[in-house]
Amino acid sequence: MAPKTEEMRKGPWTEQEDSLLVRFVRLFGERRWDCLAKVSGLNRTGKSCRLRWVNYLHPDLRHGRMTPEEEHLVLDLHAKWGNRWSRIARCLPGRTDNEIKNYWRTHMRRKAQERKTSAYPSSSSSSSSSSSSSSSSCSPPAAAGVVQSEGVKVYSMDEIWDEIAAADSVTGLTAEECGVACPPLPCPKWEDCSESLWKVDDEFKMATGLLPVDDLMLSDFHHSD
DNA sequence: AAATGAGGCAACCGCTATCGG
DNA sequence: GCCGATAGCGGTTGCCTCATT
Repeated sequence: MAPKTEEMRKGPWTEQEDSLLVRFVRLFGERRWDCLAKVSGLNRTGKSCRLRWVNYLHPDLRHGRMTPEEEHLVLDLHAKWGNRWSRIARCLPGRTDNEIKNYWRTHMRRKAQERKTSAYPSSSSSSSSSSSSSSSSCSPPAAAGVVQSEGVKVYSMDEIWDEIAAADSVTGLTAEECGVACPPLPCPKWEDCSESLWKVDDEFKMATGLLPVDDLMLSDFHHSD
């Protein structure tokens, strides 16, 4: 339902948009993204707002390189659960599913290529990133076993994961343990923010009346790594 | 110093599940 | 029980940056 005369904005977020989004998320909580998007005046979809918040603006997010522990955890959990990125992400506090997904893609693609080249240095018909990215690169270990491609032995992702997991001496963390030990990111629930809804009028004025940006600690979000 | 390619990351898209009326 | 709205998830794409030639 978008009888809008104006197009929704797409593409990279500006600092102003970020600050506005932060204000309104604090106001409304992490719910009603569609409503939030409209009320805030951001010319973005609720979906886009949510994604921006979850993947970048959330104060509890950790940015920067994965630690070796995190890498091991990702490997282990992916071996267990496959491409359940959101599930895996819940076990890595401060990391998002998108981040882990991206990490896995690049990390594993590189490892796979390394392994292929080291095992079969003469195989020049190595799949390019584009071809491998479409469906096979991240697919869960369904097609196990070694694939024969035009006489060339190719490792399946299953095997690759297996070898990597073995080589890296897995952390040994079970799913259950993880579920207990790694609660989701602490975040204000809609109910928790309901009280603020009653103050929306005032706070809305404050927000639209432009609270000082420094009050929002935007430096936390736009930190340079 | 410039051109090219690869890698990394942010954002979008489509689908599915869940919830409320 | 049905339907529409909303939220969440996984896959994919496009852009930017850095390294290499």
